[in-house]
Amino acid sequence: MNDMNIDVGAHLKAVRQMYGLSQRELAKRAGVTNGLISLIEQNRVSPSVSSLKKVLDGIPMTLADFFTLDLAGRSPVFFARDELADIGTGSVELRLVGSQLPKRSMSILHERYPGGADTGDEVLSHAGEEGGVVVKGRIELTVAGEARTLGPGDAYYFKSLLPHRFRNPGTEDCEIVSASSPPTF
Amino acid sequence: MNDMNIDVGAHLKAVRQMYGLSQRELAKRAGVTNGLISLIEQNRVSPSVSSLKKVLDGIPMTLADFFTLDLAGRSPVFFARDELADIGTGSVELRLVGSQLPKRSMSILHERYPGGADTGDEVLSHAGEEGGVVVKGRIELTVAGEARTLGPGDAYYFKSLLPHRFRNPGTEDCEIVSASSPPTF
DNA sequence: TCATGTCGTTCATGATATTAAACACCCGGA
DNA sequence: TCCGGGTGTTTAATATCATGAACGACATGA
Repeated sequence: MNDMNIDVGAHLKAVRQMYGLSQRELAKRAGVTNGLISLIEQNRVSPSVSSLKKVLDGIPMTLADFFTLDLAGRSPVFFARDELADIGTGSVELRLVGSQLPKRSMSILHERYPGGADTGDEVLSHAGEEGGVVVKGRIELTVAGEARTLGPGDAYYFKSLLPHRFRNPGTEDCEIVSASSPPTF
Repeated sequence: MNDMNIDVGAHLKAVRQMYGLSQRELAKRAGVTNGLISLIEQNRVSPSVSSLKKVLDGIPMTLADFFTLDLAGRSPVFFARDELADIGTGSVELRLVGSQLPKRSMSILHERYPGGADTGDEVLSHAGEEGGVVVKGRIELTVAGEARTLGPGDAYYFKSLLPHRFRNPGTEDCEIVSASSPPTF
């Protein structure tokens, strides 16, 4: 999911070759010129989204797939509460279950928000999904601009891409057990 | 996903507004002009990949996330405790978060085991991984023949293939919040 | 009422993407 | 040797994008 420095040209070239297409073949199927594909692959131009889409249609591959594509014993089972790694910042306590496990498919957290605590102004946002159940106290959760206050037994589940923020508006501590997949931590 | 007919303009607008940014704010953060964002959102131009990337950097969001994000299928996010579907059998209560969501990558459960309750003689075993945190009371968990009693704040995480069983040996109710991926329910 | 600020839109112009055609290279066959 | 057909690359002309500044509409307050 790292397209920070995605090299569109090299990426397109790799994809094209994986499908066994020449620049001219692909150009013909995509309805563009072979020269354009050459220029794109050399990063001498940054194609418009519409023309990149046309090119990918000739493969065929979606824009989402193009940008998503990545080219690049017996574990412990039980964890005492004190063994959970605290990865929280500031006053918020985030205790991660199984931090030492090499390849997890989820992050399970035991979270505690003191009264007034929140996850900060900066918006949290990452791939995958997350959900949780409020165990104690009350939390105000804002997802994609929509806010709601949840109490004990209430729950949430959303795509982590949506901007979200947790805030404890009261004075009593709030505890949550949450999970996210793929793992955030 | 679905970017067959992706409307880049409307999509950008929705994302921008979701993050509470004006065209000018976003333009400033992205290092482009507000006019360009206006034109893109009206689909009067198809931005180059490089300028779309600049714009998304101002949010911030990756190209992959932008093209992957599904806005049409915006699902419910918040669930009151009474809305959680009880899928338990016998005396054990299993409340599933987001049972109505079409495609989840996890099952998140709020579980309650009355005193003496257990998950039955037959051993549970399925693909994937699961973990959880004990919220209240005590539970005896047996995984691959190894048993341990966990109290509030204690946790577990294991591959679901390992035979496992939950039992409440005491008289007080025991509550757990758990997650499994891929979803069991 | 007028001033100030922010919103999104528009337009002329300069910058860049895209085309069409030519170019250089390599290979297998006459 | 030279030809035809396959690569990918380059160039000049054209189409499109991106900028900077101005615009009208809508708020908030003095």
